[in-house]
Amino acid sequence: MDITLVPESPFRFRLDRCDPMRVPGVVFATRDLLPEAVGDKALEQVANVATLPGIVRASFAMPDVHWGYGFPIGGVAATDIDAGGVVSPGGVGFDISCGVRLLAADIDREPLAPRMRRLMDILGDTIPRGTGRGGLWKISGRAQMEKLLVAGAGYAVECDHGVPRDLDRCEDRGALAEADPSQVGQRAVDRGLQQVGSLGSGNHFLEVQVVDQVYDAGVAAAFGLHPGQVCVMIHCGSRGLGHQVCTDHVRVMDQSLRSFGIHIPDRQLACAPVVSTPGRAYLGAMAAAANYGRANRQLLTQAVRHAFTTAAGVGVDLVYDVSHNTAKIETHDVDGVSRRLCVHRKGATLALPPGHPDLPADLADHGHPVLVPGTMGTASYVMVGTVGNDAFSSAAHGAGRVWSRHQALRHVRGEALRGELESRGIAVRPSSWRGLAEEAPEAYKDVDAVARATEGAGLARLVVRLVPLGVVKG
DNA sequence: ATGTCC
Repeated sequence: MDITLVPESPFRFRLDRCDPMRVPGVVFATRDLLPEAVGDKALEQVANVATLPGIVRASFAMPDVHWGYGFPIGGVAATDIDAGGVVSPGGVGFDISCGVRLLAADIDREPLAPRMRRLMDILGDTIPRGTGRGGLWKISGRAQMEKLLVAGAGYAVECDHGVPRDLDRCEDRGALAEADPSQVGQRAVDRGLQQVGSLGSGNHFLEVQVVDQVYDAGVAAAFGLHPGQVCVMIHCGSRGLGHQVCTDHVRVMDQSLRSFGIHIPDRQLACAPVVSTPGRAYLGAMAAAANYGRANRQLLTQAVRHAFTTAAGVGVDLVYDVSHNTAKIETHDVDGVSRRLCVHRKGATLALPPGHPDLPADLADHGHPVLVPGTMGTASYVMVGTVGNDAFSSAAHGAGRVWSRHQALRHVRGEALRGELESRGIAVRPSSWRGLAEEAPEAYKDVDAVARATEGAGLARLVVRLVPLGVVKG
């Protein structure tokens, strides 16, 4: 396919349709943030996604787009369920329901300062992290796991790992309703039994932050945020369970492609009609894994509460919990007609506009919170959904990589990076030197530019900017 | 992302 980008605005580029694309591609970015500027194959993936059966409107890319498995990370694609539309595990990613949770502590930076060292030590000692290893909550077996897979964060709260108000501030109230635990294989369940309440590795982290700037005081107040306030951002997913679900169902779909007469330019786009046995099976398993991811973040929240109580004697409230790796059944207007769509968001956050019926009542006037984590040395953003978002109400999910992990290791030493961050007043509790180096701030796009482009493209609006005080690294 | 290869 010939890939030529046509600028439509300073924040929007079109990738014209050519065979076998069914729809055009749309990349929301500035020139500096374009994948070609950062030298990877993400644009080709945007075009590949546009060939999927049933895709409507366009194959979208967010400002943090970069190369991923099949679909680009930062990719959004919706298929029409009643017109043979497909679901693709590659459009969700291996880390199903990977997401971000923001907590607001009942203390400001200044009074916390003398307790900060102790707080970081407790977090460093109590937050399980790294590949494999254990979690905070041991699940007894398949029967208990199925309850967790059905009710997600709600099951954790039911078992006293949280308070009911937490669920008011979770996307989907903490659980996707379509979960079908019978489609989650025993191997996936076994991998998940010991990992509820653990960060994992890679780009996952738990960060203590402070509100550095407020762009919209009204929305910030509705979210429970003010200047100088201490927050905690948690980024993690569904660990080995989600990974195994993806692996299992990609295999099934790869084998069933021929029987559905589906032709795709890349096997990593393996897919099946939503209305088919493998399609339904994957969506049921995916929802279950998504609920595992939400329960995982709920358990980590409890560890944060324990640390703040012990170190500073203060409480912690949930601001919001969003997933950025999902496929969800949603109703959208397409060319003036209301359609049932399967919306894939891979490294993209739901960004509902003000007034949307799916919003919690106390946020209904403002819009859906959009959490955009940066890196351990840079800012993170809270944004809010806007009216007129073409990409099925989706926004950026983070900074987006520019260096591969291998490249990062050639440029950065973990020990030196820790020294640098500590000298800038950012406490670091790593899991491994290698993992720390791979996640160096230089390996990512400029998150300030990503957040500005997200606003410029009309995907979401800036609410507050957070800067790091300490990082517990997966 | 991931018991970084069953």
